[in-house]
Amino acid sequence: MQQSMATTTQPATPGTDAPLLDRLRRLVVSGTALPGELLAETALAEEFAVSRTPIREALKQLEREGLVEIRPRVGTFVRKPTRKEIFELFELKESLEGLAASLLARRGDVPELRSLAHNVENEREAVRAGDRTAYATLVHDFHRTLVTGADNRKLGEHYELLMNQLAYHRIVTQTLSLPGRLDASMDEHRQILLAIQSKDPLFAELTTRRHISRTRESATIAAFAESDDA
Amino acid sequence: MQQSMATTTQPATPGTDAPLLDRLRRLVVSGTALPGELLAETALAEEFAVSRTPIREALKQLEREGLVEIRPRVGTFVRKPTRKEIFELFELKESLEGLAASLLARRGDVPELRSLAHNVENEREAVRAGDRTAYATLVHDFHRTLVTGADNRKLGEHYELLMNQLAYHRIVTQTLSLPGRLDASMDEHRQILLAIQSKDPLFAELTTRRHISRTRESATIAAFAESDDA
DNA sequence: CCATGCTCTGTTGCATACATCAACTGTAAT
DNA sequence: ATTACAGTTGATGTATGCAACAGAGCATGG
Repeated sequence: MQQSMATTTQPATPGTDAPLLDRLRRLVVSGTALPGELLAETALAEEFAVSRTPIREALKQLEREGLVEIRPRVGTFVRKPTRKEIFELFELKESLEGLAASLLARRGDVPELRSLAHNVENEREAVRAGDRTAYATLVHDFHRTLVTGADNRKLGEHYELLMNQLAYHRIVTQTLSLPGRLDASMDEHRQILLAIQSKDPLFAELTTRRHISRTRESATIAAFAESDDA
Repeated sequence: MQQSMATTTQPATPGTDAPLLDRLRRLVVSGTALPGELLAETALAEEFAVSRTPIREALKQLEREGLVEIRPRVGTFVRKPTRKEIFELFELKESLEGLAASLLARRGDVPELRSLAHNVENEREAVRAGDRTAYATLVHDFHRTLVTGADNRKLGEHYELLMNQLAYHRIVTQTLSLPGRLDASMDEHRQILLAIQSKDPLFAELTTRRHISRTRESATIAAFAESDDA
């Protein structure tokens, strides 16, 4: 009856199954699993060396996050947002980032503001060097820092949910490759930074919203060029 | 792939077996299960006449929705939002409803607009009759119609997520019982309606946001009066 | 009297077994 | 050749068993 055994290293992961959910999510948002692809529970269970049960639980969560679609008695498929959904998500994005900018401007001097300034500097450098991939990463960081700096955890959660759903769209449509979009984007980021630094919440919000609106337009154009069904 | 979802009942219910998940969620948002209460899988399984497995899956989803907290190896507990979270949620609410009003104003003449007008009429009646509970329901309907009328499904999903987290707070703090808040609330709804009818998106948005902002203030006051720990 | 370690119960975490049903395939009839 | 249909296959949906762990309660020693 001794329960002092501590030698069993085989079962593993006695705590939370966060890594599993995260890895599954990454599979989808990274584009490793393409839209329409079947995510078979058995295969995933074997691949991740666990039983079907935790896989099922994770898949249900991904469904709730809008990343996959579970067709009962059939299977789980990677979801591809429709054109309308992408449009809706951008409308939401505009609103949420506008809120973030407003809150950040209201907060005043916080470390995230310095991060933003630094980021814009790096963007200028990347543009000068013509490094598109580096710039793409910086854009991602810029928006992420913006939202983080708002110091509103709930906003952050909703924003992440939203961005995960847009992940595939972002991967496919390289909006930054549109002519002139690169410089324009950088300039708009600079304007956002200035607006926030001026500590005018409304001005910061409107500037940010205009930027997202333009981004959306470019994204829509790029999506048209790709001519997916959806 | 022409087979789309068959629209279960609620926009935020993309799932497969909606009934169980919905009933469990209702258990939490309705206040039947109080914050801090343990939701034991075995007990729930027996109560709903199913096995533990589907219960577990549903509970995990509720955790993702922020309604319960799963402490590994201990149990699932009904979550009580902290004061800061409630504040954050109201900030989000203001932004989302502002967006909804803006979109609705842009859409122009749609059936939801008539619903809103009708709702305001009923509110006036309820206020005249002094029926607080009826008015509370109408308020709920008003905001719900506002968001529905925006014709943005993603917005609707995020909004419902948000409102579910605020459900308990709404139940506990009867903000409408504050002196004069009832009449003020009705008047603000009327102003929102007028702004939307004027088809001026920005005006509609600002009017709505001001209303939510005032609601938040009242809610905060009421929350203080209740002096919960959180 | 208090601190500390042990036991014991209750609950979750995961694995596995079985039931059920969708999709496919091969055959036969038109 | 095309369509209808029934058998087969393989997946999911659910139930249940076992093990691990957290926390309460108790006994014991200081």
